[in-house]
Amino acid sequence: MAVMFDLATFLPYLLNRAGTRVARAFGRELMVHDLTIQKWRVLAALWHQPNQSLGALAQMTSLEVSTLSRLIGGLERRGLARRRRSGGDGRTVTIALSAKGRRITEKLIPIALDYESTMLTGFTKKESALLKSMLVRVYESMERFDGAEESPAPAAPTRRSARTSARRS
Amino acid sequence: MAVMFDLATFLPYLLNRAGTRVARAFGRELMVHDLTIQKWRVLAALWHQPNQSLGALAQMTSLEVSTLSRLIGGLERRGLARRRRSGGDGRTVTIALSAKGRRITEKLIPIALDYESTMLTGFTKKESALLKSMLVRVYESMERFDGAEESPAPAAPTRRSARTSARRS
DNA sequence: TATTGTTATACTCTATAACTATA
DNA sequence: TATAGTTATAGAGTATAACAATA
Repeated sequence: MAVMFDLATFLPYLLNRAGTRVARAFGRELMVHDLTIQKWRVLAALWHQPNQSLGALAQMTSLEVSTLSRLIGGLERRGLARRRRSGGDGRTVTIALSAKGRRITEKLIPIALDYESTMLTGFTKKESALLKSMLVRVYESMERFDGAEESPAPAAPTRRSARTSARRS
Repeated sequence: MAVMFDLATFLPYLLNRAGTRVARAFGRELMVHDLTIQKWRVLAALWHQPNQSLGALAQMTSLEVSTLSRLIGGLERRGLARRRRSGGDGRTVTIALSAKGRRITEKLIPIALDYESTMLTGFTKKESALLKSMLVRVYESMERFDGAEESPAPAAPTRRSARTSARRS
């Protein structure tokens, strides 16, 4: 049986293509402020939800913990964020924006929202909401692939689909 | 006026989050074959559409031309792809998979499709098709931000939205 | 001169793992 | 022992720019 595969309707491809295009465009905008997309994601996440632990922030931003730790270090040195070793658990770190960090973030937010409305040109409110809710569903469907490896056997989907059977011997 | 910004309904965020999660999961699968997500994207694009020029392939894969050139070099050295300096225009390079490259790609395609169906768990065919077509529309809406810089003035959206007015002085 | 592709550089992010300090 | 975070290292991709060959 011939292999069927059409990039034009392959969801991971469409996702990456759209995401890359926005990220690249907005990234150029961020260069003026000496920021990268990842730094912006951290600022936005902290603006949205202050006083997060490093682990929580890593989840929210889709960044690796180790990457994030150094990234936060950089933001801290620039006076945009602060780390506090507080709370009940002495291992945990609590991260928040400084006033300066908040100011910069709030200057960027309207720009980001403008990009978003460009992306959604021609969409009705209903369509936009539908698209977003579908993306949430997609994200949640993949939840089980989150950690590094989940049990030796399947780091992969159930693979019970009609597709193809054999692989991995 | 207070700044309104909700990550949970911010399209670039949802896009990145979903895309990152699949890419990471599938990337772990690819490690076994000594491939990265980007290399997989190139293989898939060449499988989908053989004999592309470097520029066309860069567009299709959302990779930088310079990154791609080195990446193709690696695939060539491993005997997975071939470069031909052919055709009318002597500057152009034509890239295609080797038989071995095709074989590996065709082994990976069913796995990739399984990931896709996991992502679309619970979606009707109609919903899947709708999601995909919306992602195409989103991508196309951003077309004007593709090149590096488009005229000095706006490397940014029209910025005429009701959002916020002042910025950049 | 403009275009296609190659190569080089510096920087950023990723993936791992070793390490510290709490718990 | 397990968890939260930090730090170090090697590898990949990105962004630029300089360069070669062809148009």
